[in-house]
Amino acid sequence: MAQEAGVSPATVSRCLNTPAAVRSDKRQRVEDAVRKLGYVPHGAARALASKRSRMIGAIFPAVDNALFGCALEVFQQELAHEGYTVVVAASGYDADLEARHVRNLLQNGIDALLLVGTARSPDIYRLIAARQIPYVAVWRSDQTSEHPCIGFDNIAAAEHLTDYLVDLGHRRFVMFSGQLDGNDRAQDRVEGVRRSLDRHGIPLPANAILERPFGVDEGREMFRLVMTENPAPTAIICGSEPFAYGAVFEAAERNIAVPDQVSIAGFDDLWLASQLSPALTTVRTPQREIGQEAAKYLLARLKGDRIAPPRPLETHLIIRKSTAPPPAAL
Amino acid sequence: MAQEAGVSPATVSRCLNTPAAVRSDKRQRVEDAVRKLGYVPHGAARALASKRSRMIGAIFPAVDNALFGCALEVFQQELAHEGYTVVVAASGYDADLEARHVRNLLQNGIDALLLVGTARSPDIYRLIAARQIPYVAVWRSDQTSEHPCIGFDNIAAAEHLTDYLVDLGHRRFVMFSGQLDGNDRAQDRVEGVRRSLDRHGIPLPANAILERPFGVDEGREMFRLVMTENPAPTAIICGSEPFAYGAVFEAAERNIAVPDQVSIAGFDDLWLASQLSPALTTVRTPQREIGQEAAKYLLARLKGDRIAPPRPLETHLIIRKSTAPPPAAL
DNA sequence: ATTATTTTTGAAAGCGCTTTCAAAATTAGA
DNA sequence: TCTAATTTTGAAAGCGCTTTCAAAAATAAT
Repeated sequence: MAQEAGVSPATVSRCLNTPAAVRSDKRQRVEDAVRKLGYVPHGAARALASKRSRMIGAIFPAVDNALFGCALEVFQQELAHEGYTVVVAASGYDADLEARHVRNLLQNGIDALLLVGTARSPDIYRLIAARQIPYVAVWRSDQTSEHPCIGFDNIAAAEHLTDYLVDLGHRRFVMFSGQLDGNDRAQDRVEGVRRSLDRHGIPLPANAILERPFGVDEGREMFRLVMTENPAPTAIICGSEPFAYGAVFEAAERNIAVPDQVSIAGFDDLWLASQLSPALTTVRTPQREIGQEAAKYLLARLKGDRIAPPRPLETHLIIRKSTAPPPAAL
Repeated sequence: MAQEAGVSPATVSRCLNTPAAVRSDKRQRVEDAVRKLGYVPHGAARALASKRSRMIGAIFPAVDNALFGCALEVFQQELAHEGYTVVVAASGYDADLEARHVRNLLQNGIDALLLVGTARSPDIYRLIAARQIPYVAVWRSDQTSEHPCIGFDNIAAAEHLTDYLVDLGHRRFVMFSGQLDGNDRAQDRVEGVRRSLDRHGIPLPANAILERPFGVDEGREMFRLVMTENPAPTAIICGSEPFAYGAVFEAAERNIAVPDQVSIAGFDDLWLASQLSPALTTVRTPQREIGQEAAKYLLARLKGDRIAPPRPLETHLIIRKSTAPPPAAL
């Protein structure tokens, strides 16, 4: 290659990596030779010599649903465009498995890492710090955290949704939450609901918060459970949309009128929320933007910029037909 | 590292890569030193020296839905377990973008490649062949194809589903299909429907096959269109489940009784099929098995085994409440 | 025109591991 | 026990590129 261009290998390398450091006559000769020979740099050789792999790791709780899959697609596209390769792993909400993936990716020499949420063992963060690579925790926004976060304020979003239901007149709430242990996003959503209800002087007993693994059938089960209570709740806040789907499906099967008898609210505004009948009131979360901002942040960090993560991304309360004022005269 | 173990670097390398070629006393010393030093091989150095990257590329049309996401998760887990890294890209059903991803991955020196379907430019296959790496086309099974396929017989599955509807008494069919151009799986499903109806002497005019990009709203639109026909069809076969979701949702909104007035059948048995009301009759396709078999096949090929892809995986007709005999006395 | 400064370039070293080949060690057979 | 065959091991080379440093070339200042 260098021979064909009539320059040294060092000049070829400079033309490809720092073109401004090469005079244009030589640069032209190199470009011609690249074209003529169809030259493609050998990734491993570059990684070895430069001590940078140009690979970025991304560990999601799951990739088989639209929530994380959407962010992953955007993330991958942005980084591919800048010559980076994204290596994906799924943890299944299992902290041990996630830790294993982190170790494995670090061993593979990734240049940067995307993680979901901040709740994890300090050992993991120490491992990452020892490698001195940039990382970012997404789906959460916590300006007090020592970890760079890109996401939205789960507390405020849940609070806002709850305020809306309170303003509709609801006073009897339950919340369907994902497992709280190790899932800071789920914890934040519960916290947001608590804050709103506290602010309004509305009690939320501990047994009004039900905790299950994410899933539609779990939503169905919780719905059956709470609707047997007397008095039954008039508003159900779901910390994740599969729960809301399950609740809506179960209500239909049991001829329980939504929202006439009970309002149901979701969280995330995935594609099915607007298709259900009644269409779900929910919080729209910025999935694409998360993928995009995470890519931009890591790219900047990899360039050596000392930037802070962006301000929290916006969520929007999306009001649809699944919520209405509570039944009168109970 | 080799110094710590008191052996040569070549012996360390052999202990890690071909342990049978090392006597146990030396092997023990190397294992001790690895443990003591926390030694981890440098991936790029291994790739450069061995001319194998231990990376495997996987290009899916999309990864933000359960269909491909499920297979991806299984695929990644199997390969990670054998020390391989999976690099994922999404093509958005765009042939040019897919070609770009293929080139990029080949340039990155992947050891093997997973693709979806076989319909693509011969240039792409030539590029892959030039690199002399194993590849596999999934989601299709075609024993006559020159390309190794792992999947199921889309034709037979669609035929079987159609037979079932014919046996119920249906004679007026429409099919909602994804874009046929460049999507061999979609073509096969149309072909299967045609074969069944031909075999039963039932006409399927060209305008009874509607072609749209995949999506729920597209399913809604097609449903509205065909249900204004007089006589309207009594059975709708959807080549992909989002169409079926859309049809069911639209039927509910228009007070069209499913399956009393029109039966709706899906394809793939994704998680929502069983949750809808009425629950969808559909074809269960082996998503997990595809990911698993693809991983096993590529691993064997990378080991140098000359194996054929597995026999076609099984599909199952899943009969639920969305289908019934056609309305009597029309 | 000469000198000082800056920019460009090539030679050399080396990133961390694998492979090859020949020597050393071990095992098997007579 | 000796010889032949096989296995194990280490030294050396090198995978393809990047980085460093010193020399060469170009530019700026006097």
